Amino acid sequence: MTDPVYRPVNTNESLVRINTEVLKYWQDAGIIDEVRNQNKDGPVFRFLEGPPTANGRPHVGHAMTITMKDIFLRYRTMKGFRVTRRTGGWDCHGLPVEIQAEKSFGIKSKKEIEAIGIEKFNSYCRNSVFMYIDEWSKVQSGLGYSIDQESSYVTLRNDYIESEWWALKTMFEKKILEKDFKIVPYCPRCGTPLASHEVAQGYKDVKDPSVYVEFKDANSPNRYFLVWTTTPWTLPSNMFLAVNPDFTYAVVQVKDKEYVLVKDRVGALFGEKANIITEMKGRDLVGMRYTQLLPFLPLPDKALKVVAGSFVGLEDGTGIVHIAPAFGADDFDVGKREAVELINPVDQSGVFYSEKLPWRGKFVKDADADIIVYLKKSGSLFKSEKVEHTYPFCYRCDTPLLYYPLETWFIRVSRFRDLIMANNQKINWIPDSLKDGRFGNFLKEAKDWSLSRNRYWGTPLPIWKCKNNHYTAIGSVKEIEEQTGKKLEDLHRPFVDQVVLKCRECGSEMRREPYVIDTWFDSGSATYAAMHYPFDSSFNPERDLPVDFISEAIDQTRGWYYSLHVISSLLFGKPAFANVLTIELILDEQGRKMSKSLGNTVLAKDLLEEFGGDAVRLFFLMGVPWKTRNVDKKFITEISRRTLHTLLNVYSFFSSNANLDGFNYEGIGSVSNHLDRWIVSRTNSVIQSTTAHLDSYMPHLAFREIEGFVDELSNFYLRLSRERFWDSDYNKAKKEAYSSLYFALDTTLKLLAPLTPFFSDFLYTKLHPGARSVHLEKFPVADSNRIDPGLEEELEKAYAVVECTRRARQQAKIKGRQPVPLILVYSDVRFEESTMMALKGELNSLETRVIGRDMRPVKPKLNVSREVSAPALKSKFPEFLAYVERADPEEFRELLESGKPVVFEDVELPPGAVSLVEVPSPEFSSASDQRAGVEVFVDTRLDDSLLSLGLSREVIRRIQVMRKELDLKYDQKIVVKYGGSPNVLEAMQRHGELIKSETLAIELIPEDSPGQKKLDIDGETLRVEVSAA
RNA sequence: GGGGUUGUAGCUUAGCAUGGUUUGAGCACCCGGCUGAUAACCGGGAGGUCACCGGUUCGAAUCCGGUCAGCCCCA
Repeated sequence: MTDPVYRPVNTNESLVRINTEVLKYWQDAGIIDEVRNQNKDGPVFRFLEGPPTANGRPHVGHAMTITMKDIFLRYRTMKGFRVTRRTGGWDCHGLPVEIQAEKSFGIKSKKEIEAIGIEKFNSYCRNSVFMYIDEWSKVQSGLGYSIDQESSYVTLRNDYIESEWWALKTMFEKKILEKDFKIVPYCPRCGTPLASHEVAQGYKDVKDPSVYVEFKDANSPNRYFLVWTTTPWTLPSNMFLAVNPDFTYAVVQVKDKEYVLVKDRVGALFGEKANIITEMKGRDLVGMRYTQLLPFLPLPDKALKVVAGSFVGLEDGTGIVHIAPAFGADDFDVGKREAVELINPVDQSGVFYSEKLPWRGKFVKDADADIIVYLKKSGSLFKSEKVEHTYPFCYRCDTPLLYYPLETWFIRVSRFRDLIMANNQKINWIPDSLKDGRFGNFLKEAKDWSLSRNRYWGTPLPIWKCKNNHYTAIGSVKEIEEQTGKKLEDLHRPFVDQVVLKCRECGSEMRREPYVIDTWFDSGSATYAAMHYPFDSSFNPERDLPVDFISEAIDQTRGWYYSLHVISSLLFGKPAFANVLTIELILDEQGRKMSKSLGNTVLAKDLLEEFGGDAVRLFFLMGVPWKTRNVDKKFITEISRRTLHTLLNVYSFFSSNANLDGFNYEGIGSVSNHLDRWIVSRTNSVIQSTTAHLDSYMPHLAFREIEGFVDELSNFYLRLSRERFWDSDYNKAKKEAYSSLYFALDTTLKLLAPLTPFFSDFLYTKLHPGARSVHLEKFPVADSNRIDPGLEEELEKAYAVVECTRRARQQAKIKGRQPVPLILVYSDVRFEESTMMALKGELNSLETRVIGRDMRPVKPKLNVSREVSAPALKSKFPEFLAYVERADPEEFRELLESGKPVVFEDVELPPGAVSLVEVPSPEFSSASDQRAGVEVFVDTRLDDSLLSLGLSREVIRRIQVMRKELDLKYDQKIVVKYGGSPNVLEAMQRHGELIKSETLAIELIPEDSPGQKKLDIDGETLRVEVSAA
């Protein structure tokens, strides 16, 4: 025998080994580069990687986004696209990096950082950012991520920062970037505001004072506004009271005092029997004046007024909210609306500093108790208690955070709401719900973006200021050089801080505003900054925006998606991305969120080592990508076994037989066999559906199609076609079978290539010795001329016939191996007997006939169609059902056949409301599949000769098992020595020739021997010994 | 507190936009069958208040309203 054309495989091959082998091959042969550089002249598909930070380890969630991205990069490549920007990207700046650095230096505060020196600190940050870069790189390779890892963009590079400076200068000059006060969550101990995600880490349930205080109505001697707060220390800074204009407020009289509060809370505070003397709408209260509660700080004339606020709720409190503009976001907005100056008696360490206050020198939280005492003495305390509520603490030093006014640089996003919302409508969101849901809602309320951070390791804010409050922005490294004569080698702090400019307006020295910027601005600038726009001409926003595809996890809606979208809209007027696939979180095996504290994080590396990239990728394609899923190792094994292992076996079957016959694929010509035509049709159908799903970014649906197809290929097509491949005559029909199977296999591997890149390539290069890689091939294109929906439907029916036969046999307790005399098949639409031939072996019947309706061995029964009759009968329907139940079918027959309508209680029913169905005659066992529209009748009358034949089949089967146990070669001839009960002996004699040919026995010797095995066949005894001839 | 999302068998889930006999699968379990590629496959069984309450309808897992729970984002 010559070298096999189709390379053999070991069906026990492990996926991990396959992955390792293929990855090594790719690396040695430079396949990934070759894949990336395909289609130089093809249409462009622009990708953009969302940059992770490499100072953390890649976990299973990262593996999933990598998988999703890679599927579409590979798919588009196979579809002939030139996929651009196929590189990684790394996010380098930000507080997480600084925190790690602080830990390593063993420090906790900004003072300590400055004592060490910013240069040393930042130098550590720079190096630590890539702490796990090797592990990332391994995970990317292990998953088969087909990007150029070497050319990744890196946000700490001067080029990248310089592009951001250009953007910031542009915004500054358009007055989109401005400085203003903002209320920020602030840690008085660390001296820094906290970003929202940092605040989120520090919420705790604590007990705080809860006080109800009385603000005296300035124009009514005994009337008081009742107000609730949990932060008494803000009361000295009170400037307004806010009411909800739409709520109803009540005035309650208690002794000689009248209290104003929202009506809904009267019961809770005064009991059900409260004496309400009058009611009014919130808007009627607006404009009323009151006297100062704690008369220490001087207030502007506009203060001490009731104002409207839609933020006022009903859940707790009194429906009247105390407003201290310096200490709350809503409060601040009110202050701004009313155009008053901020009153802030608290310094940056959280201590009252105003000498006008008796609590001067006290930390504000510690002053709460004193203030309550003062209120009590002055008679304006209505009620005081402790409540448990959640309050934010500094997650590093555990100090209670204050909402505190700081000067901050802002991007005026709120002015561009219409633009960013309009741009959002141009984006294809997958899943669709995000567009107008989570993302759209967020845009609707888009706040100004607080950009500056009082930190060290980040892109420096390129704005300089002189002592006369003149500002200037720098938009490039060259500008610095021009203005100072010196070249700046590193744009980070502290070097950039040393750059002193000369003010163009007043000539005095300008120093840089000492901030770095929010790291989300870094990653959100990836569209242009990664290409060093506008200094490098390779990026052209007109042409290159939006990018075609990005994909990240759901938490990025307000992170990267948002910053990309906003920045692109503001700078270029266009959305940053056209299609975005968003995946959900992955939870641990128990469905809990993965977290460091629980120690339940699943590392991508560990999964890859245990299961290999293909299995892990497939796991992500189970279910729906935008639903949470639990990591479940059982399923990772199962999903890959079900599909890949099955495919491996199909290939193994094909290659071993095709090699024996010397088959060579020469394209799929015309095929005549039903099953062959069917599998060719199905293959083309699956190409169509898979393509449609991948075009609409539904990778899981594409996989579901392929998975189903592999099952059909193996368990239907191949199972029913096996015998044709074993035919000793290598003729045209057999060649067609080989070609069909080859076509199906080859196509499947190509369809699967974007999903399981390693395995597909492993088998593809076996099927095509000499081919470099499946990933250099084109994605299959369906030949719609070869799709035969009628045939597909027919085979589906045929399969249903097999299933029904098994069910009918089982009901009659007749095994599959026992031949039956007759099987009748009825189908409500065309069903050709030739199709049935394909199933002959499965049916095991002497005769099979497709019959017409009236030939069925049945008696009639009435059936009601709910779909048709219920809409006509409405509430009479249940009665009608009962009526039909009792009726005689034969009486209905005439009526139904006459075509006249059925009338029930004066309601005329539409045609088809009632029909006659039948139940089988006793000598038949029947089963039906309504969906496929087939009904099968198995004749259960078995005579002695059939029973004898059945018995001989049992004998054959036992001998086959023994052959297998002896591990004999396919073509090894045997000798059988046997004995047993009379029926067995009779059957073996009568069907000796059949037994011989099926088992390759040259002799059946009816004699006892010591090596015989005693077997039981449904009560009959068989003694048998098999030996090689 | 606000927004979003999910809730279907012991576990993992499909179906839900366009309401229509008895909600399909897979894993595990039990019984049976099939097997000369397959640790595969097939038939049957057991296992579901389709989270709960209400509404619309002749009819609701599906549409509407509310509640509860999980999760995510934001405060």
